[in-house]
Amino acid sequence: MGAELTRRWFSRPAPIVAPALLGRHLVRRLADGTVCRVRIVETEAYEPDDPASHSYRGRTRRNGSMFGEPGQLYVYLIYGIHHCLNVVTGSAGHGGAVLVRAAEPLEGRRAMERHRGTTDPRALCRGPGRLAASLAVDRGSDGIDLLGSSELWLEPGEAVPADRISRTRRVGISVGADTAWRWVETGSRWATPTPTPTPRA
DNA sequence: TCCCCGATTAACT
DNA sequence: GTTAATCGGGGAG
Repeated sequence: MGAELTRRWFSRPAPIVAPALLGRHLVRRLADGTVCRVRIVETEAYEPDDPASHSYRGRTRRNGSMFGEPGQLYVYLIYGIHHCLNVVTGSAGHGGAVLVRAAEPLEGRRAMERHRGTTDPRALCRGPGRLAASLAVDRGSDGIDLLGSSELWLEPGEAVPADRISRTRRVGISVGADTAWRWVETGSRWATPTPTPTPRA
């Protein structure tokens, strides 16, 4: 097996990187030195030819980092309230990214509880907005290089084997339902509920 | 400049 | 099940 979590590793297409990120550790060092560590259990892939992707209409001030180097962080604000954390994939300028939707808290739970205002462990990182809040990630962290940052980085952890990964349609997105996907560790209690098929019109 | 809507969440009924 | 919270992109005027 080749080296993991290198620039080249992230330069592959989002639908390849997304399932390969399951089981990996996302590590955050806060300003006071506290370390928070979570294990990724749910991801979604976005490519620039996807109408649901922020890169679909080209580069703007908001999505600029999505066109940066693979392995960079792309953080955006959704509904004016919640931040979502993405890892840039594909070659620089491509506009691919993987949204990290949920994770299992491993370390630094006290700090995450403080950030989230709850002690329910399942409510800490289950959902993209919650995960970003737990790790105190907002637009100020947009563009961070996850391969060279002492504030936020990825560690190999233990990849989830293919037979323990489920592929579903993405959450809250109807467009591209047959071509773009969400990946989740099968049966994980730390993931968001698996979406039900789109009801008949 | 105005208007609509979205890769969401929590607090309602 | 429904809705408010509230920011930024994009298209219409």
